[in-house]
Amino acid sequence: MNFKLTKKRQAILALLKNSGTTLSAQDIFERVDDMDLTTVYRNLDLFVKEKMITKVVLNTDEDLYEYQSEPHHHAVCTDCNKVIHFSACTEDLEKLLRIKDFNIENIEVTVRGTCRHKRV
Amino acid sequence: MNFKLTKKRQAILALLKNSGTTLSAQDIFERVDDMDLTTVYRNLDLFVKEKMITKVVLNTDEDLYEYQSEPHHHAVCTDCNKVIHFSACTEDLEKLLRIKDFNIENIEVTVRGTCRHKRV
DNA sequence: TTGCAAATGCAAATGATTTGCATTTTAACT
DNA sequence: AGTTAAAATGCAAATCATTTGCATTTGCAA
Repeated sequence: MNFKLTKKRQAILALLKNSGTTLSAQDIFERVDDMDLTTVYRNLDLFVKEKMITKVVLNTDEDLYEYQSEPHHHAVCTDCNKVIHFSACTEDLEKLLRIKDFNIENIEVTVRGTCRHKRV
Repeated sequence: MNFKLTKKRQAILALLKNSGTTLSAQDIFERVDDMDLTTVYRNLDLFVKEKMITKVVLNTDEDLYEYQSEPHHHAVCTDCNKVIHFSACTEDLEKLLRIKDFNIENIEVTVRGTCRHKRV
């Protein structure tokens, strides 16, 4: 670990770990005391580089980050924008993909639809 | 169709249709004559709204767009950033997803890895 | 051809993210 | 505990894809 696990960094990691879902830099900035938004961004980048967290690519305006737990996928509710996590067997998944001449390193599944908490 | 299919719009659609892959607004701007970048953006938004094209969510800096052909998925080469299309049986795919209480409307699979055109 | 709505171009605004730099904090070593 | 160099942070400004406001042009129908 070629960096210091400062209080601020611990705070960011704790937030991500405990939230159990994806958070944006702004989300984190609002929930932590005395931390510059720049620091949030810089540390998120660091954590991603160190593979401690993952940058999630959905179609949201802001980049989203999540704590590395187990490999999983995301469902986004088009009504309330809530992000739900789910799993799938990667081996089985890989068998279904009709892809050739490609060395697969990672598979991400993004589902869009509606969760049960419908809005009007 | 509550809009005019102008020459410029036809040009954008033709480009997307013929390219067979994803293009950014900038890509299109560079390949079309006498068209403002703003016009490209506005028409891409229009086409997406009209469901004539799709905005593809990968982790690239620019938004990417593609012509609606058949449902398919994307593989991104982490070496050369090339985007490859492939298909998968949606029904089979859906069976693998361990997701509950969610009304699935769309499944997108994004694969990351390397294609065969390795860079040094 | 006239007129009006839609389409376009241009310039400026927006907003998330990044960068430059001065200041503060950290951790290791006296 | 004091010293010090490197790393971390805060603040302001820059960046850059995308969007917006508005004036001008174009397309289509009466």
